[in-house]
Amino acid sequence: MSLAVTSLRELAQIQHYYGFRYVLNPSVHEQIFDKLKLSKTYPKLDKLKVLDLYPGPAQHSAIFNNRYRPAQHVLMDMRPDFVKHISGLLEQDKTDKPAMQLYRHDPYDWKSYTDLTDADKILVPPRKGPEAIHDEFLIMANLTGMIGEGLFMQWLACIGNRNWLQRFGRVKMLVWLQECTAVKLLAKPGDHLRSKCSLVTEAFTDTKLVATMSNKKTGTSNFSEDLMAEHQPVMFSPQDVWLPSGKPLSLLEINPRDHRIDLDNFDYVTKHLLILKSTPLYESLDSLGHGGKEYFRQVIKDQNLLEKCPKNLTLSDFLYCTELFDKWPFKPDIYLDFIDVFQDND
Amino acid sequence: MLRCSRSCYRFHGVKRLIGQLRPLSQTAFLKKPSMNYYGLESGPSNDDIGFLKSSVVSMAPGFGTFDNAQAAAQAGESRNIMNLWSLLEACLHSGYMDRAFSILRSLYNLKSYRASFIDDYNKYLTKFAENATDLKTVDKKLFEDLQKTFPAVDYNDKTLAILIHNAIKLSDSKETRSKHCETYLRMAVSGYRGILSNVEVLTIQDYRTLLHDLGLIEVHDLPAELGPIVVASGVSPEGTEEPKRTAGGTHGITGMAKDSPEFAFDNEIKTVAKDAKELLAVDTIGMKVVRHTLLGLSLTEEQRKQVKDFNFETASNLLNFEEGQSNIDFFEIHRTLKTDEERESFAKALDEFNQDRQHQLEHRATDAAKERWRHDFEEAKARGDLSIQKKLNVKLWDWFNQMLPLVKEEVKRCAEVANHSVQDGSLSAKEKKQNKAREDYGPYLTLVDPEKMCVITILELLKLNSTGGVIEGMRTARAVISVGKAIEMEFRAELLLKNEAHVFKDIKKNSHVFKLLVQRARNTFRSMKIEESKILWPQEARAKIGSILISMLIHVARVRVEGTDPLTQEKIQGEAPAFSHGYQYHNGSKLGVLKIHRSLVHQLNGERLVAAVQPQLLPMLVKPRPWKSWNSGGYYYTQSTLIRSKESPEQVAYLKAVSDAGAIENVYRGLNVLGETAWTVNRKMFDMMSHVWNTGEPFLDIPGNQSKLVLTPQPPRDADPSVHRQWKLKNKELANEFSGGRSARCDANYKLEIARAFLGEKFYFPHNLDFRGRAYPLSPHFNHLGNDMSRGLMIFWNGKQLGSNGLKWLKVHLSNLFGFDKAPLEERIAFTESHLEDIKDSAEDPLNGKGWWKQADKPWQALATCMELNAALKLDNPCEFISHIPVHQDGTCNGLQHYAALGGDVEGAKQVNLMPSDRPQDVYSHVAKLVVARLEKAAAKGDETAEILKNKITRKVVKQTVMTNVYGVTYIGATHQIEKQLSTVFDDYKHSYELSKYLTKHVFASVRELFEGAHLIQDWLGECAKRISKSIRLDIDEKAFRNGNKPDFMSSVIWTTPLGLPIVQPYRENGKKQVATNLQTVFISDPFAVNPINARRQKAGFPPNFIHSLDASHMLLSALKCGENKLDFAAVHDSYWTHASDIDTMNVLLREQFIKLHEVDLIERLKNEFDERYKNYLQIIKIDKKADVATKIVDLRKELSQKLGRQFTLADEIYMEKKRVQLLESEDPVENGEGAEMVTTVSLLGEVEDIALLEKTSDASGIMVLAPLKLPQIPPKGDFDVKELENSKYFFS
DNA sequence: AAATTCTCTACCGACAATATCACTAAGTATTCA
DNA sequence: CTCATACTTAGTGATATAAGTAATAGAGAATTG
Repeated sequence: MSLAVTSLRELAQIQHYYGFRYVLNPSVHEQIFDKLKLSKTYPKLDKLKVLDLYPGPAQHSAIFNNRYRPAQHVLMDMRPDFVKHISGLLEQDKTDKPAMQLYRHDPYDWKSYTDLTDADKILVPPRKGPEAIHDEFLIMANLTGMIGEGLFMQWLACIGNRNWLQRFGRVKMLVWLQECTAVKLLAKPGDHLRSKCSLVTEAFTDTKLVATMSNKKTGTSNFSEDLMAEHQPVMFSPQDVWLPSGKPLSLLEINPRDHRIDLDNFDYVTKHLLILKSTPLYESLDSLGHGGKEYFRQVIKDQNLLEKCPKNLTLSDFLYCTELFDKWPFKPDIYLDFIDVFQDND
Repeated sequence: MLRCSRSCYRFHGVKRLIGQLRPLSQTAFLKKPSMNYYGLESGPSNDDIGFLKSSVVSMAPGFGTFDNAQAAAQAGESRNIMNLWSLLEACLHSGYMDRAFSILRSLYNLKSYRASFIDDYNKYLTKFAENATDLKTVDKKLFEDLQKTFPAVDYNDKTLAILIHNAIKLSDSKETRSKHCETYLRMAVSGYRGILSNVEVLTIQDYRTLLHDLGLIEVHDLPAELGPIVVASGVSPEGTEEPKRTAGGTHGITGMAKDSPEFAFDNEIKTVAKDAKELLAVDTIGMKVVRHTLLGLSLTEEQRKQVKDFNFETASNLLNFEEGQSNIDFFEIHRTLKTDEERESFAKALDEFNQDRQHQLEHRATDAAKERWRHDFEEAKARGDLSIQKKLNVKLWDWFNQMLPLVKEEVKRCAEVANHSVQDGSLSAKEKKQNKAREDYGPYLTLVDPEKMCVITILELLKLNSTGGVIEGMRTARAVISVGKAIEMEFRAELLLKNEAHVFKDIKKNSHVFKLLVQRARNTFRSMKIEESKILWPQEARAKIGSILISMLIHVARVRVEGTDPLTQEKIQGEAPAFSHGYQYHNGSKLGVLKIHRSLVHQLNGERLVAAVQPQLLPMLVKPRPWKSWNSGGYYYTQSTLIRSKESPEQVAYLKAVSDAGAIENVYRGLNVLGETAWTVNRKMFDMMSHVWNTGEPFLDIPGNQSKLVLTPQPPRDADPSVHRQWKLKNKELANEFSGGRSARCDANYKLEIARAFLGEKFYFPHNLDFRGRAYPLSPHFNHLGNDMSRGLMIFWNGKQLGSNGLKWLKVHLSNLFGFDKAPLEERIAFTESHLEDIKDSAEDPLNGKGWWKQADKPWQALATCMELNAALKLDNPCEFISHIPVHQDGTCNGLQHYAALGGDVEGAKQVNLMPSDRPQDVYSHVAKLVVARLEKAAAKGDETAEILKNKITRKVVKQTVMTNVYGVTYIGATHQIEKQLSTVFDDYKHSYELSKYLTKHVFASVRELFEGAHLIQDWLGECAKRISKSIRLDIDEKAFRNGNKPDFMSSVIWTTPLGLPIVQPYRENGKKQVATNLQTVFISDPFAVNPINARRQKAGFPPNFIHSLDASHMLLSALKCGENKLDFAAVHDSYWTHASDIDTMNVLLREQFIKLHEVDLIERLKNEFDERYKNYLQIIKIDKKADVATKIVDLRKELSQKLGRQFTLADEIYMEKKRVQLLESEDPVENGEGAEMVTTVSLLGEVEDIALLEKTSDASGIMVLAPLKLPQIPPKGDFDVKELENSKYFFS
């Protein structure tokens, strides 16, 4: 028996969406799963555990579940309206072994995950090595809401750190994000949206644009031609999205990489250099600390590199700078790199 | 003497009459407040302490450069004009005449400022004439300019003064000189005096020429202050007599009458002192006299030796900044003098000495710093000790020397750009851009001596170390603006000095009395000069020059640093820039940061902060310049304004208007009393603190010397994100604590340093006001508003015998400082008397004794009082003790006192001691009691929450909320406060929060019950503010309608305090913009922009601000009266201080003033003022759709819409209504009739009897309509009569 | 015109985002009839 | 020589930045379709 796929009518009754948007067109989801070829990553579907974060209307969950029949499929959500909706949905599943289960915790809270895997042991993924993508665990999430971008950035950091759910191995994530976030994450050198998160994405993950919304008027997307050609994403129309108003969204497939990057220095260097992203390195390096200009001009022999602007640098350029930075005898204390704007006293 | 009317003279064809230039006097524009406004008050009366006169002035639109009624329309122009003015000034002083002229053209085109254009032109002409070599050039220039370039402008008396000065200077013969001068004098607009009053143009020599050589004027034509000086030269041109001394010379100058002095005029000094150097030279003769006087006093041998050894003639003895070096202890002399006569002559001599020192202090500060650096450098060099670990000052001297040529070069470049002597062609794009920028900041950069700019830059940056939450450095934005501001301040001071030098350039004061005379004239002159200057540099210009200078310093300043080799882990020595510009993020926003290298920071921590103390803003050695106008008062060479304006041109405009009308004299007087209170440092306390400080250990509120910030170790990479988060938080907390501790220590350091400098000195605090009229000392760091430590360091200079009541009050004071202040006076006295042993112990051995004083609420002040009391009690008759300690009398919840008086709440009044009682009432306990009563009642009904809470309620739980209630604390805010208290009892946050929410409701209700009337008034004030800030002026600018039919509201709440001070709430949306500077862009607000109102803040701020404006008035009135009664008086808002012996008198006076203040129905008066000020303003209301008027309005809108062929907008509606009102107010009966005929949406509404009946609350659907602004009715007042206060001894206690 | 979402939360003294790019308006040079 | 057009430049506005929404929650204003 397959799970019912929620109709649009039902969903219209849900009041609060907190800025989240969901694709509610089964065929789009089918196309997406066609494209993803998940059975390649997860050859033993009967062992696959899926964590579905902010599932909302859970249409995609149902479709996914019907299609792959994973060993375990946990939906984590805490928003009252959706909890109600999902509970209703799950009640229809009268089998002894329910296909999906709801875990009523806030996906924003780190504690929810330790509870899930350690305390409550609801979903316990096996630990896998760094050699390959985890083949028994998949994370799906919708982070199209207001807090989504911030949360995703933290998850990215978790991939770098190998903590959170990523401590179980290189766990694939399918994440719905606002299109503008996805654009930033996938920005290439030279793109004016090239930013720290683009570098982090590039450094820690192999990320693909799986699907994206077509522009209302032009029918094209806001991603560059190159990128569209490279990723060939599934396109869906604004009408496939609920709520009807809001910002466009995209689906990313994130495959964590095995890396050995000096995280703190990398973080410091990228953060600071990308502030003056259009200033040539020979100038912008000075903002790394006292005497930065002198030091780097001395140690960077490649004049071409010095002429480049941070936004044009490749990941390896940044890694090179990070390395040099680490070797700098007079480098500043990177752990004091913050400011208390209002040091209130009362 | 025959005087032609000016019309009979043709000056090179300039023929327009002055009358045409000023067709109407300013007052002609003033709209007379309507009769009923006067009517209610039955016209200005002698009883008016300021309110009436002032409110009438400020009610009239059309004053000043900032017209309330046209605020929005003129905002752009107003900003423009300020920038142009400041640029014009800068260009003139830099000698960029062409550029200056083109600015004049721009100014000329701003029609609304045409009236003041001639002033700007005069400035230009002055400069032009200075450079001219013959008379004709100037005449021709003036003719051409006024005839052709600026035809709509006519000259004024100042123009003529310039011409006269020029004629005297350039004429080759007496005839030409005479002819020209006579001609010019005849052209006078308002008589000879009009011309001759321009003392900043004419020199003493000029006056003398006119008076004696040419005989064109009479003595009575001269400005009063100058008369004697000018005449003197005529009487005894050769005279160089020393002033006569009274026999024995011991009484110094006392024997001389100032009005008939014998003058000395030095004819030998003919050369013009171009720069201000001469004026700065120490006045040798004056100092000799001072010294002589001092030695004539009955001094101890030691004191005599001090005076003898003291070098009065060098500027280096300004203040005692160096440890170990000792100045004369003037206080000790003052204290030990025996007779009044001696004291008086001492006071005079000291004052005279201090006049000079003050002058030096305000001027020589930067030089002094530089000299110190150089001195240390030379010394180190002599020792051959220029090694690696340089002393700080040696380093600074080094930077200074490296920076100087760069600055000079930059100044040169700027001059080149300004003179167009740069060929653009050969320059790179970058250089071109830089030159473009130079055009902007160049004029400002060339104004101040490069040496000074370097010193200022270095000092400012050192001063800003660890500010703005940066751990080792500062915010860039703050740095660039601070440096810019400091440069501007320097420029202003120099300018003033230069002008002064110009006027008095011919005078050499080799006579003592003559010098005094000149000093007096000079002070007057200075006031005039300061009043005249209205120009301030735009924030943008400040930021730009600040950034230029800072970037140069960054470039040159280097320090030795130590690093670690990444491979070998060995220590490596190196060199790095001392400053580094970078960025840090805060919540995703970038903040520009100027980092200071750690090695320098360490060095700075070890230094005493002598160098960085802002010398311009120290306490003053002489009485502050009395307040005379909105921008004249306080320091002598440093300009300060009466009100600390929050970049609100509106505030300034209102202030100017009433200031010019002379309507706030009482405010000035009150402030002057505060400024005239003489202080000195409590030496014993200083020694104590200094000792404690030097140990480096934490002690009371002085934090210890922490050397290094130690962070916690990083958790393993794969630890849970929440662990990482905690780690980050912990580190931030550590850093925060560290930098907090450091800045606290730094602050204490400043205080001690300033105190050290003023040991034994007599000093004063100049005050100004915040926008609500509360007074604050101008000097930061060390003042009586500071913390316990600051206060403990200060005593009155004058001593007064305690007397028996004084002794009692001193005891009460000590009790109060211990926090034992809620009991009757007798009990407080008893408290002190029961601790006499402790007091003795504390006073005599504060550190090693029992340290009883440390238990006090305010330990430092308590210790000071212990010492005082102990010293008094040692006398046979303690009542004869001469006491210097200020004794405080604090209002018990002063805000509520005013509210209770306004609302007439009997019980409330009683609880805040407005009514006589034998015990002081404690309003907090009373409220707690009321709350408990409520809880018990609820608990009796079975309310479980009440049951839990009912025996947890203490005074402390409700105190903060009762207190902040006056400030309009919200329900949420109060809940937090109460939760903080309850959290000590209940562990679970959720639970305690729930309880707090519940309790807050009851606390609010109880306060409301107790102060029923007061709360109605609070609500009423809030409602008024809300409606006003959501009201629409008829002549609103169309731009305000940019977002559809919803206008930007522009009216702020404005009222007049009882003393006549107009108050404009400055809360508007912040209109900050990014401004590019050399280092980065900075985000600053344009001070001249007029932004939409922030209605929320207007509403929330008005009730407390109104009350504060009342307590401020009360304070100033009390100050005034205390001044009249010869009391030394100081105040911290609602805490009034005077000598112990004068407390009784002060208490009577302050109660009288409170009664006087509240005898008038202030609320009614406020409503009248509002009704008048906001007459014809509109508001948007929602009325019932079905009402008749509603239909009519809809129909009218439709009709007009059809006529127009487009949507009939709100703007149109307002425009129509404006037309109607204009017609109605017209003098022309025809127009009047038209107005009456006219039908607008507003007039339709006017036909309805009671609009309020139609108003719809949100539920039903209605339509939005414009209605005349109507403020709610005044709530009823309770029965309390303020007269009852007269005998309430615990009112302030 | 109604509903959702955004902001602010006690007053004053008091103290502050910034880099970059796209777009527009205005000014300037160039070129062509 | 003038006009028109391309090109420059100055000024304005929008957007991204980092990355726990600080512990908390309700009223009132602002936005939005």
